[in-house]
Amino acid sequence: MYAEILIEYPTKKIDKFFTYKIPLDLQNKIKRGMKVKVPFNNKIINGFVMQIISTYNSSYELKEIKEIVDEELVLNDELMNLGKFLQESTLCPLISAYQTMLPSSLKIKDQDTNYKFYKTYILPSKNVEDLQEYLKNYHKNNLQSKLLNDLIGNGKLLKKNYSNAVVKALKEKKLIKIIDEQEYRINKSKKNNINKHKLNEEQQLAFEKIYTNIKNSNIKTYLLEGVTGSGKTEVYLNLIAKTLEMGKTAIVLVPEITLTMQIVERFYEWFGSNVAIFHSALSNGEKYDEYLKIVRNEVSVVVGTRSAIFTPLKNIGLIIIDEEHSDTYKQDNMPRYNAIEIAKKRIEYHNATLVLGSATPTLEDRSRALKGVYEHIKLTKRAGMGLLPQVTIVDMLKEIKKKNFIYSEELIKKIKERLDNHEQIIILLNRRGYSTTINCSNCGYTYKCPHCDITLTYHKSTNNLRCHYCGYFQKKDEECPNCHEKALNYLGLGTEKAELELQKLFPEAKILRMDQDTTSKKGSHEKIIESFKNREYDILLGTQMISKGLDFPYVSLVGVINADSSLNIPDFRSNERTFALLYQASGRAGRSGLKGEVIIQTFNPDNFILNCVKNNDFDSFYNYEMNLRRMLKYPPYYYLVSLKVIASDYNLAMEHATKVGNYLRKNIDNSSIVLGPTTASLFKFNNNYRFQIVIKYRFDDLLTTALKNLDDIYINETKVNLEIDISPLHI
DNA sequence: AGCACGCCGACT
DNA sequence: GTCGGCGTGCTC
Repeated sequence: MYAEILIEYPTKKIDKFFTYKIPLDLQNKIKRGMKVKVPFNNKIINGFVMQIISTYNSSYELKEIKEIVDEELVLNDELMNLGKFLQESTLCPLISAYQTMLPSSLKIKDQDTNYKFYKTYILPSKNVEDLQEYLKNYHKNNLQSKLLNDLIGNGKLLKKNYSNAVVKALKEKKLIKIIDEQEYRINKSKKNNINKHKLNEEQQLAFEKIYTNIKNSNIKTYLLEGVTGSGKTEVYLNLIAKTLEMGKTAIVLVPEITLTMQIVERFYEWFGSNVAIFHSALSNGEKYDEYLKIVRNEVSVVVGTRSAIFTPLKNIGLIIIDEEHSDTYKQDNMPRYNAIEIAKKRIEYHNATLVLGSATPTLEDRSRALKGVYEHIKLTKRAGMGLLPQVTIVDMLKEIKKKNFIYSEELIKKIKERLDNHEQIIILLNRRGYSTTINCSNCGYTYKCPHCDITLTYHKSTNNLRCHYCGYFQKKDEECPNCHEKALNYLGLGTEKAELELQKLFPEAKILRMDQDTTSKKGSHEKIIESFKNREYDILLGTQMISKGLDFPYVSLVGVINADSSLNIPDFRSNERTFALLYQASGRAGRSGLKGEVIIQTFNPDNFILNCVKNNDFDSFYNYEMNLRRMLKYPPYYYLVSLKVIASDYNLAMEHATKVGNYLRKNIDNSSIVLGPTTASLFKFNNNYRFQIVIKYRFDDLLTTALKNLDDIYINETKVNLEIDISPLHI
């Protein structure tokens, strides 16, 4: 018996099968889709069993498989095929596809780590009556008798709670035995008295439509477009409950679990230990445990971030992708897959239903819904008593003249009102594209990273200038390195500064800041959200991370600083992102009975996008933006492919970029548009020069082959790299 | 990817 | 004369 093995080096250069002999003792254990250890080039490394074959002719002696990494973890046929689909659709090495599909704890380097988690228990080695009998004659009130009594009471004790000497003595008397039991690190139980809100009419209608489809095992995608606070989660929970009743399983994807812990808790309340969760903040051991629960068919619901779409649930009836517009569903490194595309593939296999939920769906998905590719279901009313907030736009040009640089008069007034009423406030700092930089007010000099050619960010706490891409940092100078004037000034606005100003304005207010600095520690996110929810603070101040799906009943005011900064980013999606951000952020206000208000501060009060936010008018925004996309030939009217040619030598990079551009122009359909090469938005990164080519196409039968060919050519190129991103989110 | 082999330059 | 640079090629 032989096995075709894929070696775990994620390079296209060795992305092919190597054949190994299967030793006799492993022959009936090894299965396709398992991880094994094999000798490769004088090292023992992980490999992946792709095929088991009975005969193989080779001119030399084949090596043997050493061992199986984990007998329980086997990718089933569905996932094996899904891996191939991943490889083909993203042009990644096959091994990277399989690596992303398994929990990262299995990417064990070389030492043996056992991820199974054991607890050691004490059990009676005889039956309980014998212990009682023994105690009757023992007549001593010591630790040994205490242990035995505990054991009679419980039947099973945790060994770590008792002293080793006592345990050892009783073991020698053959009264107890010690066993190791595998435990899961995460154990949640179902709540008995959960508050299941009664669905309103709209929710009920949505629920019934989708439920019927799941029951009929009809392959179908729904776009559930619901205003903020319309109770999408409630619909999800009811759908999942029904799905489980049918004996089927469900996957729920959320953008970032740390921000969505509130929702996850609700899943635990409803389904308890029937839920496995998946996200990057879990430890390797936790990930492994959660994965095992699925493999062992012990759970029927998986809640997680992007990669949870690959979990080996069987008999899937329903996949839900919440906040489907979120960027996080597309991976921005090696297998550049989009979880929504994978979900579509999986519902086809399982005859299942896909629900894409959002208040602000992507233009692509909304247009598909309008064309009937998806079924469009709208939730237009807020569940409960909440009304949609009232939005006011404030012209900051006027405020600047009044020397109000950060907070407008209007916003200050409203904050004061809320503080007096003991209501809570969220301040959103839309900092995307800006950030705290330093420049010279005399000569205009700005600091740039010597490796990446991007503006350095100033960090006040360490008095450093840092590059956000590569981590380069340097001390801030006293005088300008260019003109030697002492005229270095801060530009832009950081959360620290905004907090300081706010505290000055409201010395008595308790302000909570949430940004990268305050959330870097594990669990700090949840703590911040929890303490704000418990009203330990009055004001939550932070970047985009505070705008997502959070539910704070006592927030009645949301203030947006620099609303337009994200409109100015040179990217075709910046309008869409700005709209989604502001719309979502304003959705945080007035979720319960309180009247919600939103203040948007901008230098462009007439901006159409901002006014759509003000009017809560997704339709107008949609029509306006679709028109732009059509004129400029962007998605959803055209598909995009972005290619980056990267080399440490400027001329070499440019030369190859030109070659790639010419190759494409010659070899793809002439209805497609090839743009560039131009310098990529991150032109110099890690001392590498980057050129970009963008393809816009509608229908192109030649494109896939052309891209594959290019990719193959650059596999063997050592000095030049080619990165291909199919349907990129940013260009 | 990682490692060995191999062919050219400046040094104890 | 050697040590070590990193270019090339191979791994079942």
